[in-house]
Amino acid sequence: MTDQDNGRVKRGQRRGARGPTVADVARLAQVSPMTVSRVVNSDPKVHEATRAKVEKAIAELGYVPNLAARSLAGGRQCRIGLLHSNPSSAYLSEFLVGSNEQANAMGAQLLVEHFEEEASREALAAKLLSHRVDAVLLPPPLSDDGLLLECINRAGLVMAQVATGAPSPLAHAVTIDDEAAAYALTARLTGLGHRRIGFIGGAPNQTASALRRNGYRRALAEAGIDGDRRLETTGDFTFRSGMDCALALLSLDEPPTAIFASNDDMAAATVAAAHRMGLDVPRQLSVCGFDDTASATNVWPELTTARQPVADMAREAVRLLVDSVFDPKARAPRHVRVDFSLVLRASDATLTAPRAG
Amino acid sequence: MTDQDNGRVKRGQRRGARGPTVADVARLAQVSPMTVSRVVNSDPKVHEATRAKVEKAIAELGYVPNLAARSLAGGRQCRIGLLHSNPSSAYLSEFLVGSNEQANAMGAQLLVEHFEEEASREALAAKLLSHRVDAVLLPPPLSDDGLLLECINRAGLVMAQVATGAPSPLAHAVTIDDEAAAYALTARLTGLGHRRIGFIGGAPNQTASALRRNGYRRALAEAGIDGDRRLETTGDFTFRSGMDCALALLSLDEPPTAIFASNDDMAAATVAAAHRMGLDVPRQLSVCGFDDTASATNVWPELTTARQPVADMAREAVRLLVDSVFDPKARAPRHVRVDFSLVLRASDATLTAPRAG
DNA sequence: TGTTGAAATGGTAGCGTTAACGCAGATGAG
DNA sequence: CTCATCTGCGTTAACGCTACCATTTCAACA
Repeated sequence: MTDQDNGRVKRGQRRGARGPTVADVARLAQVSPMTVSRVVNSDPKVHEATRAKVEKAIAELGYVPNLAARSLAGGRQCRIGLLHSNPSSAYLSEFLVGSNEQANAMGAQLLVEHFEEEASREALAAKLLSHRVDAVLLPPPLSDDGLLLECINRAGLVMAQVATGAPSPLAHAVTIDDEAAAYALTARLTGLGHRRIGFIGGAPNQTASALRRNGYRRALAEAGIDGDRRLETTGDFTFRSGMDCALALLSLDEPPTAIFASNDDMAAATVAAAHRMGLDVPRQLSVCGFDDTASATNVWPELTTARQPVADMAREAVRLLVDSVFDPKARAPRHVRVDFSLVLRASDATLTAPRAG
Repeated sequence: MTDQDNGRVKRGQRRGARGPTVADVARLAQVSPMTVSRVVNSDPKVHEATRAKVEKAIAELGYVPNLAARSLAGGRQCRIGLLHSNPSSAYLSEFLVGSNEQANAMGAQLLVEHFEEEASREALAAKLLSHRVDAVLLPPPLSDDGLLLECINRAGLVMAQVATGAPSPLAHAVTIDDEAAAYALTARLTGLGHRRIGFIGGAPNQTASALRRNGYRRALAEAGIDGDRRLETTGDFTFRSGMDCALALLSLDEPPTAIFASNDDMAAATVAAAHRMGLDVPRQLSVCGFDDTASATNVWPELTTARQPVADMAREAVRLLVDSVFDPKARAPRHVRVDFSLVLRASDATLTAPRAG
């Protein structure tokens, strides 16, 4: 370098007092900026000793890569559109926290967009493209909207369905085993001695609803209980629908001694319905929910339910999407299944005496 | 540099098939890239005709600014740390949607971080700095954490408190008039003929709690009701605490005929407590909540409450923060007050007959 | 008439990072 | 001992945009 920067004030000297850059780290570690970049991106072709030197320098300066520069230089940029219609807000908040966290960690940008189910799917696709979205994240109930999936697929975007009962060949999917969870919960009720167990199903247009119903039926069958179809009702995951179904079930000639609701909101409604009819929960009626959202602990008594790790599922889905966007080889739809767990609280109990008619 | 690039195939020709750039727009509009930039950033010093030409070109090409390049070139970059401890998830989800939207619109990056109230505030400040956060967004209850505010201020970061009862001179603040909202709600109850109105206060460490209590007291006073301090209880905004307070109130020798709870979760608990004691809501007990979160409609009957426009408040707070980060002149703490509204539903009613002891 | 200066526009040099390629030195094959 | 190959690292040129001047135009003013 013949030309020293001998004090002359270059015109564009607009470098503010921002954080250290690769160049600073490189100088300190006595390597080239490129090597620093390699270390930061964990390129395997860096000598161990060099890597250590660089890492030491990084730590010393408290260097943090500049995301803007990275995505500009890398040419790569990942915008994820998160579409939500109206899942329970408890679900959404957990979902948002998880996806936001992962997106930030992976240097992706998250665009949260509300989508009215009545709105035109074509217009949506156009909107996504105009926002330069690369991938779309679909929490329920949108994850089950076949038309929407097709539409987005036609626009050439990668997608991930979260908590769907029917993973599409067009998209990544992250699910729990809904059938097994519903089975486990129902089996718990039969284990407590219940033989007349009511069921409140979720919205029929959500594929997970059917899986939960199947789990319920299998548990009954395995307990040798002859399923009474009058005990099966169908709601739409809202509190209000849960209330209607629960009132109907409890008004039967031979009412159930336990009710399994397909989500916590409907289970909470069931508890409210029981109270409305003067029944004690769990003494006279056991109730189980599903999801373990905030609703589960915002009722009295608190609900026994199946925990769905919503935030983790969102994180996983974002990971799948970002990988797909950055690496075309990772584009083949993958289906990740995460574990659920039973959360035992106070809304269910051993069957004591049949309810006095 | 003596060595010309005499025809040799330039090495780095890595421009992918990405969207149009300022240069493309400039070419089409026959202006310089700089002018395009001015138009995009709505710089006033652009002739009307030029602006129109450029805008036409932009529309024609479907140009969208590259955020990465913008923040890199501008040197400006705004990272907002959103700290949340454990507000109700219904509140959080609305808050997240609003802040995310605004942050994206203004080209800021949102980092959502959970903060345990027991955790060290110093460690947090260090963490924020190491994440290169420029501003901090504080929803309740963190917006009332004085130590936290001081700590963040000491780290030299801009802050915004949302829904605090005591705007700090160190931070921006976005609030509603809690006192007036509580007054309005309580006045509605007195208007319905109630004279024994119970009160369930929020967590004492949240300044809004006191304001709501004041509103309640003022309404009683103006209705000529002699406040009975036994009717005032203190919860902590959780369902469980609401349950405890409600049970205590309803077990008084002379129980109230209406209860005003300082948030919807506690109001929902009050409804549950009433049902538990065999009271009909609203016939035997009127209940009012506060916030209009999802909890308000996830009980039966649905709650009359005061609506706090959480998403709007989050948006406004983000706007204040981003402005402050980009423009030091806008750094002087500002206090924005947004309007609340009363949402009348089914949980309150005219006082009919005094409750049968 | 020349001067001033504000308004409107253009030219250029970066911002911090990485892709693509270059180039030594080490290793292995023939 | 030469040629091909691989390792490890450096050099250069983008990425798309905007800050910082410089320049032009044209009206107002001395």
